[in-house]
Amino acid sequence: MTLSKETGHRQSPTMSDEKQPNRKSFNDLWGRPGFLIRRLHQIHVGMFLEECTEFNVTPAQFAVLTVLYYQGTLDQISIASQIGFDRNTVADVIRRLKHRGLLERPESLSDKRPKLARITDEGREFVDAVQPAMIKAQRRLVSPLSVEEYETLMKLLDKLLIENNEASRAPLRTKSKRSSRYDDAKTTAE
Amino acid sequence: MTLSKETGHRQSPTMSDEKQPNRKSFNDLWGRPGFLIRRLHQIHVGMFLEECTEFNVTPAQFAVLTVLYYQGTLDQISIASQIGFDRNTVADVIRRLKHRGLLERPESLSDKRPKLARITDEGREFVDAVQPAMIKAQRRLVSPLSVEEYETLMKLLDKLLIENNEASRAPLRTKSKRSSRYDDAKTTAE
DNA sequence: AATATATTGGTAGTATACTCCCTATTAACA
DNA sequence: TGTTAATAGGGAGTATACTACCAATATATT
Repeated sequence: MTLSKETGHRQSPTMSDEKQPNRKSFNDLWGRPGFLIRRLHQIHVGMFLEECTEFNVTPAQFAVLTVLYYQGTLDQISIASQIGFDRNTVADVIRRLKHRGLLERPESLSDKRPKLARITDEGREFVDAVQPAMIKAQRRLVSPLSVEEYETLMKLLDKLLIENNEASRAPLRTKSKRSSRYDDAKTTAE
Repeated sequence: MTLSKETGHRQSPTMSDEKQPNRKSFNDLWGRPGFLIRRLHQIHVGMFLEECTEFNVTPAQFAVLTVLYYQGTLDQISIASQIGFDRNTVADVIRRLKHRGLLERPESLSDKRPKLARITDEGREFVDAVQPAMIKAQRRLVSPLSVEEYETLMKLLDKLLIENNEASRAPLRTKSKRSSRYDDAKTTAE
């Protein structure tokens, strides 16, 4: 999907063009971008779990807690949209976090369908406590890079995510397209 | 782990140094490198499955088939080492591939412990048939990038994987450190 | 008002990706 | 030689990340 073909300009070649020199290198497992990304994701999870050993928390759980930390109360689908998780995955994660008392499940007053998720005070304290370990894991992952290389990487990843967003299995809504804050949640819930 | 500290040179600052300007941006979910990589991995899997719909094969299954395609017969742990999978994950994947007749499980003649995995003729034909769809998925993932950006990305990912290799949960052996080809496999199995 | 559609959540099932613990076999060593 | 180490695989259990289907609720349309 090379943009601005209507200008008629000769665009700089992109990876979507045929006859790029990289076709042959895909034969090598380690020449496949998807394979490198799978491996790096694996390493990230490993580092995250290692740094957060004492807190017994996973990247997915901390991602859910993070959005609730800043937004208070949300329904499952809104959480999934914001962090790019599958709806059912979020349901599983929420169940475990509730079991630990880090969030509660109030009902909405205006709509009987959603079972909301709201972070508890204990959950907030937990996020505050874990934050340094999470940051340490993030820094450790990219520690081999110079600051310039890091910024280049983040820019490239960001570009890939934006351009490929709609192509994924659990596509993200555009940021704040749905204002799905629920301020009408019941205060008690079990 | 900034290299060449023995030279005494003032190194360009890396992400492992404290007081980098990125600490604050980690508060944002989308400013965390690990989070971007998780999402990109997710998108890759989605694209792979989409392109390979007619073949009903996953990235993990195709990775296992690929190493066997080029190396014939290997034991489970050697496969895991080469592609950076967990040992038990490989066992699961192998079980499914065997069930589809794409590989067989001969025993070794010299060692009674390993249950080897060897690609069948049907497995080879399968890899040949799927290859174009796999390549299409890889190209699609990086299609938003120019060739130059693509090469930069691959270089940075490669650097991160090499430097962080030992820190992961299922660390890879150095390439061809173990010559674990089994040429003494029985021809019939199960 | 009645029907159709969309939304939200739930359950069940599959695949990846680990953990921990166990047995069997081989290799190394005292 | 006998005991210990390391290696290879298996089984159970957990967590992520999906699909597919179903029930309840809400909204839109006729």
